[in-house]
Amino acid sequence: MRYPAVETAEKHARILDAAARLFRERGFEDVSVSEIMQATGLTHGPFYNHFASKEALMAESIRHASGKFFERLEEIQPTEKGKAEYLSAYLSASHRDNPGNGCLMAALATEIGRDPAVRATFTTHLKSAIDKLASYFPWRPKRDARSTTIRMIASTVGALILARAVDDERLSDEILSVVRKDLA
Amino acid sequence: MRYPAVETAEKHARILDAAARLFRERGFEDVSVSEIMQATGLTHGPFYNHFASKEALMAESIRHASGKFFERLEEIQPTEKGKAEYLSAYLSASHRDNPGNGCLMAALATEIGRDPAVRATFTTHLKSAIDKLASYFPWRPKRDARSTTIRMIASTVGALILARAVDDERLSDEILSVVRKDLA
DNA sequence: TGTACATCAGTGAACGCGCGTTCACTGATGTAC
DNA sequence: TGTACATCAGTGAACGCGCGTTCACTGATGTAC
Repeated sequence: MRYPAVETAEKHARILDAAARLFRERGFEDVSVSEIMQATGLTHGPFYNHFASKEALMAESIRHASGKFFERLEEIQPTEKGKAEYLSAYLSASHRDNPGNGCLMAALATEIGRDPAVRATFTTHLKSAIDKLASYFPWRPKRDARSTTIRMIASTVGALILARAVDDERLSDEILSVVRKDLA
Repeated sequence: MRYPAVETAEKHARILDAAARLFRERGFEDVSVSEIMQATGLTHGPFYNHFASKEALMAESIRHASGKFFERLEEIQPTEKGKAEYLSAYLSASHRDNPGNGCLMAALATEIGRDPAVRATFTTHLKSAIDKLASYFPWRPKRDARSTTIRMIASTVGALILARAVDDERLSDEILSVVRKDLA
């Protein structure tokens, strides 16, 4: 049956939200199209009214999560204090335990390279994230802002990934706190 | 038909070698049991003569790659120079482009947490790797050896993962070299 | 304002496919005598 | 040393299953008059 036109865009957004969350929680391959559609309260059929393929949704969900990242960054003060807050939130137990709403790099990093469309979208995100973070927060010396930002991203992404991969909470906490102290 | 008994152990090792390589190249889920057996020159049937399940092979392949890591480490001098060599090999374009024979943490990190058996085996590996690296190479000050080692692992694993995820060679090289310089 | 009908997002059965796993069977090897 | 036979790793067809994707059909909504 026909549905009110205004709902279509909203459903599209709901599919993207659910996909971006589920993909980060369990990876691209472990999440089925049916499951995503169920999470939005629909059956799997109309998925193809919204996206060309699962692969297209994967790339689109990276773009979606990327947008959310930049939105949230704007809410943080572009000061030394804001930077410290950002880092300690990134390396927190809460971020580690809630990948569905967290950093897409840390959640999907090793799977991203396997699909060309996803890889290209991710590359765009990482470039923007480096540029934005390097110019947003104060870095000293200022001319090393870019290198320092890249190093910070590598450390924090690596730490979060390892903290999530480990089943020993003490070691997991240690990894987070050691890297947090280094960047503070 | 019956086969010479001496060959059995050798075939077991060949399955493990192929699995450890393929899993690192393409992830646990993308590699099928049949494909691994084909890579060893056999059909998929006898897989279950060697391993209880694919999941068991996954955990076993982590143990296998871990063993290789410690073997190779012994060939490097436990000096400042050896450490520099180790780091620059880890952060090289050749390591980035050949995940099949490289670091299992960087290759499988985000997938490791999803299976309990794999996760437990990986935790053992990471603990041993931290202990070994902290005591093997010279770190200054010596009492910070453990923290410094953990930070180095987080940085290098993060850098390698990001360098692999990106489809822009220039950015990929930049990530590796910036982190390499920081640790030199 | 009321009626007739085209639209099209959603439904849910069905498609082919490859997966992990099982199993009846094979036949050279190893063993008993 | 020679013969008879049990062993068991390997073969390859088959299993049930869930996947991504397709499609004939539904029926309230939006539009034409």
